[in-house]
This record gives sequence, structure tokens and C-alpha cells, in this order.
Amino acid sequence: MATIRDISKLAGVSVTTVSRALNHYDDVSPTTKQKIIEIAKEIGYVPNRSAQNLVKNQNNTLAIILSGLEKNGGKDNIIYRLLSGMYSYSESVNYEVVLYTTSSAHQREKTYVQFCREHNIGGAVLNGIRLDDPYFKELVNSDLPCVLIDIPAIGGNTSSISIHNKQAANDAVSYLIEQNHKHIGMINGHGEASVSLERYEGYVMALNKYKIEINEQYIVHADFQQNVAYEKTKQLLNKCPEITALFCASDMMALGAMKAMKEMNLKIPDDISVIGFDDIPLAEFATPPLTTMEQDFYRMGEEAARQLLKMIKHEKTERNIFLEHNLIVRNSVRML
Amino acid sequence: MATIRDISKLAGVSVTTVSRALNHYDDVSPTTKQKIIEIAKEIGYVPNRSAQNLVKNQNNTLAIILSGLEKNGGKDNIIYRLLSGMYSYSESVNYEVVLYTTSSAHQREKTYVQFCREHNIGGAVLNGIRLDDPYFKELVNSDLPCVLIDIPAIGGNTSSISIHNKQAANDAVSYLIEQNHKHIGMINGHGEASVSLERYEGYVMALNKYKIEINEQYIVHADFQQNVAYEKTKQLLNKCPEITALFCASDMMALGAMKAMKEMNLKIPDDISVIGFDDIPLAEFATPPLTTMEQDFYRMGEEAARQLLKMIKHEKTERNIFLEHNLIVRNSVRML
DNA sequence: TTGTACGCGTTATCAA
DNA sequence: TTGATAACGCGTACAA
Repeated sequence: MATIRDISKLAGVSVTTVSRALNHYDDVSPTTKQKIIEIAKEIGYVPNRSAQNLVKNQNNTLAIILSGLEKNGGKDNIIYRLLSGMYSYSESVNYEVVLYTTSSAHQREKTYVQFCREHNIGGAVLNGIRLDDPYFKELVNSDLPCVLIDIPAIGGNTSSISIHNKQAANDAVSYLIEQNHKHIGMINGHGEASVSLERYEGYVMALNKYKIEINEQYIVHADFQQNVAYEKTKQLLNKCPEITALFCASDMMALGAMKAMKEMNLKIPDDISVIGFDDIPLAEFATPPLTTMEQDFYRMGEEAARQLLKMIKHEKTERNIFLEHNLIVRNSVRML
Repeated sequence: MATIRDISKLAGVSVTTVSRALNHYDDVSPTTKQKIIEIAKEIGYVPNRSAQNLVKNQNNTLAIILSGLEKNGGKDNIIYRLLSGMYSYSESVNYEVVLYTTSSAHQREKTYVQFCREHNIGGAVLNGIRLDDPYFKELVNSDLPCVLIDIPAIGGNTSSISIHNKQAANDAVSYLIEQNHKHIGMINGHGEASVSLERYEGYVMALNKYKIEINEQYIVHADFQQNVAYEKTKQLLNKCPEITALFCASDMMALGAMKAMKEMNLKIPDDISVIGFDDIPLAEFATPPLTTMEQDFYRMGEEAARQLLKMIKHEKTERNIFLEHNLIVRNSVRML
């Protein structure tokens, strides 16, 4: 590989001058600069990132930390959209993005902090991390700039991005109630996700608003997973056949629930209504098309990167950023 | 940040010893090694990747190069599955993966080779790259180990992974013919994708086998895009109403085609049959569920990474690797 | 078994 | 406007 040293020899100048020319410093004569750039191009010079990072001790890289890339995951397209938004903004400010994910398979995995330090990461966005993840705690308590998706900002140098989950859940459940549903079940995620608590609160808020009593039996957890939701829905509807509508805290779970209903010979939405959360691509194609609460994950990714850059530059940032949510009415809910 | 120098002072040994202890050399006494490791942990030492890379001049990193992360893309989940498979294997051999994608938005983008050199990438897997992409040519003509997904191996140090596209297309179209279809249209991708040519050949092969004449009017290109397929399908079916079945070179295009058919009041599969390609998650949820040719993208990613590692280690590799395809019969094709 | 000294490729400081 | 030189953190001949 060609180095600036090679260029310096060819151009008959010092490496210092080469470095300055290539970095467009203004204290190098136009002629030498011109010559250097030409030679560099000619011999196919490419700067060595590692060397640059080493001396500059910052490397214009952001990390996105995910809970795991699973073989059969990704069907909700959320990670793709997040990534896509993050790349879009990062690119515009000349930053790069690296992805880190812990695999349960390997024990030799590093903590998030280790990974970031090792790679000299400027900041990280976290998605899908459980609150009880010890590496998560370590990270937010470090001084690394972090943007948490769907988790309220905690710890030293963090901020967060999400929709108003409580309000969104309230809107979804209120919509159900306005269609005259009174016995409304909820398929929630798990206890180690902030959004689960918030969406539960929104559910309760809506019922309270309409003076409908809360029945704790109506609420089950399905770990945000389609197949778990499938099982839990069967159990729930067998135990409480009076339920006429189900509020699911994710579309993937709604899909599982719908599968269960069909197998129980319940017609959607005639016999039972379903409302989802996220508006994933599959929602539109479900039978019937799923009514759901839309979140703009592309924008979340974009905002996360923007926020991170502000934090890196020590600009003033908001602690918690909220994006808008939007109810997408399709055909999985009927008026009673 | 703590460095090995800090550790050496604390431990009262030289940096050399620290380095060796941390890298598990066997020529350091168990006691000193023990002590060093403890101190390292205590002060939260993390090795500096840049420094390591600089001195070792190889950094255990693979790249995945994509044609672009689009705001509304990713619905086919292919990139996710590829990534997921690649990470899985890479992790098992202690390699990392970085993602590179050219955005049409920015001109300051680097060529693939530049990116790889800059980051000291050991090898790259390419997906979704057009044959006429000049950066693609540059890359395969460089000496960087490359694994091409869906493109036959060309250039110096490359190999490829794909299914037998011609055979798979032949299988799909034969299936249609065996259901007594004779007027079979094809929605293909674009001319700068090897798979388009191969799938076209498979289509022709099947028709020839059954002595059905090829009608070039029946074949249109839709750039692998859903909405283009939607438009082209309308045009095609208006022009050639005798068509009873459509072979689509991707599921996303099949989805677009189905939308067009529905709008034309054609019942699927009663009035017209459709067969897709890929078996994306949406296929199962389409109405009716889409019969399609399955590809295992997770495995492709895994194999790509495995192949790359062989190439990096100068082990013997096969030039072209073929995975199996598998027809998934659902309800979008009927027997005439 | 351990330490000294050098080099990886680059940028920054200072002096010329 | 340019150049010599010292860093950055680590790995490794070579010497002890």
C-alpha cells in the first residue's frame, strides 16, 4: 500500500507537506499541492484509517448496538429502517456507522463499552436492549454519548428518542372504545422494556377515561414475539371469551394473535377486533389488513444520529425527543 | 484511556511483558500474567484497535457492500438475513463486519476499493451491485478477496454464491406448465443483473422443454421494484389478455403484479396465476399466499463469510458455490 | 522469563 | 511556505 512517505519521495517534498496538501491545509503552495494530489491519485494512495485514528484519537464513527441479529428475525423491518435513517444522516456529516450486536451464542463477547472504546466510537445508538442488560447499565453510566431508542434517557451522557408511547397506546385503546368495545385485552411485550410499561399505562388511561374497569386477567405478556403471542392469545381467549378486541404492543405479536384467532374460528374483525403497534410492512398485507399505530423508524434513526453528533460536539441537546405517532386505520377493527 | 503503558507501570514490568501477557503468549510466568490481567481488568483497559491494526496491518474485518440502504427499502428482508448470516459466521471466527453502502445522494462517496483499503478490510461480500457499476469493476479487478452474491465470479480474487438461478426459474415455470398454463408472462428485473439473464434462460428452457413457443411480448422488465412491476403488469395484461400465469423474478415484483391484477378485477388464482421468487416474509401474508421459489439468504451470508475467510487464509476455495432452491407452493397458482 | 528499542502511517508542534 | 521531529498505542525482533 502506498503511503504519504511514498508520495513525499516521488514529489520531493516532506511527508508533512504531503499530509497538509492532502488535508487541504491552506499553507501549502498551489503548485506543490497540485503535484502531490496528482501523484497520490496516480499511485492509488488511500489514507490509512487506523493511523489517522491513532494520532487523532477520534474517528468519526458511530455505533448502533442491537440486542441481536437473529436468524429468523428482522421481519418487522425495524432494524433496517433504523439503520437506513442513521446511515443517511451520518453520511451527510461524513461519519461512518458500525454495527454491534451481542450474540447469545458466544461467551467471548465484549461489553458495549469495550466495543466502543476499542473502536474509538464517538457515540452509540441503542435499540432493543433490555433494561436488565448489565452491559446496558455499564454503557449509560460511562461518559460515552448514547442515544437510547425507546428508553427514557438515564445515566450520564445519554438522550432518548421515541414516540409518546403512553399517549399512543391511549389513542389506540380509545379508538377501540370509541368503536364500542368494552372488553379489551392487551398483548404486551415484557417487563424489561420501558415501552411495555408506558403502553400499559396508556391502556389503563384510556379505560379509566371511559370508566371501564381494568381486568388484570385481560393483560398478558408475549415478549414481543409472534409465536408467543400466538400461544398467549389462545389461552387468553379461551379463559376470557367475552373479549371483543385485542390491543397488541407490536405488529408481530398482532400477527401471532390473528393466527390464533383464525385457528379458533374467530373471524376478524367480525368476531374479534385487533389493533397493532409499529406499522410494519406486513401489517398492510395481513388478512384482514391490520389497523395499527405507526412509528417512523427511519426518522428515529436519522434523529438518533443527529442527536449523537450534537452530543459529540457538546452542543445543547434535548434529553428526550419525541416523534409523532399516527393511527393507521385498516380493517382489523369493527364498530360494535 | 488506559494503555498497556499504564498497566506496565502499575505492575512494575515492561510494556512488552504486558503485551505478551494480554495476548496469552506462553513465555510469561503465570504469576506476572495473572497480576497483569488483574490490573488490566481493574483499570478497565481496552486495547486500541487502531494501534493494533496499524502495527499488525490486518484487522479481522470483513465488509458487506450494498447497493444502497433506501428509506423505503428492506421490505424483502434480504439484507437483514444476509447480514445476520454473515455476522453469525464472522463472530465465530472472531471477525467483525462493517457495512458499506453508496448513497446516490452524496458525491463525496468513495469507491469500494478505497473504502476497503482505508479500513484495512480483509475481504468483502457484495450484494445488489449492478454489473455496470464502475466501482464494482474496480473492486473485482483488485486483489481484494471478494464474494459476489448472485453474480458469477469474475476478476482476480473472487468467488460467488447463489442458487442455480437458471434451474430454479426452469423449475418455477415448469411447475406452471405442469398446471397446464401455456401463456406465461415473465416480470424480470433489469439487464444489469446476472440473475435476470439466468432466470430468463430458465424461463426459455422450460417453455422449450414443453414445446411452447416463446413470445417476447410476454417478457417485461420491472427493475426488481414493486411499483414498476405494478405498472408493467397492467400494461402487459392489457396488451396480452390471453396470459394465464405470470412468473415474477422477485416476490416484491410479484406483490406489485398482484396489486395490478386485483385492480383489473382479475381473481388470483382463478383468473390468473402468479409465482414469485425469493420467499420473503411478505409472500406468506399476501392474498392469496404467494407460491414462490425459496432462497436461503441467511445461509448465503454465512457461506459468503466462510468463503471469504478461506480466501484470506489462502486456502483452496471453490470459484462458484451454489445453494439449493426450493419451491414453496401456496395458493397463487391454480391448475387450469 | 523479561526488557530495550524500533516501526506501523499519520498528524501536530515548532522552528526555519 | 516548508521541514524535522515527536507523538499516538501496540506488537515484536533481538538482546539480556
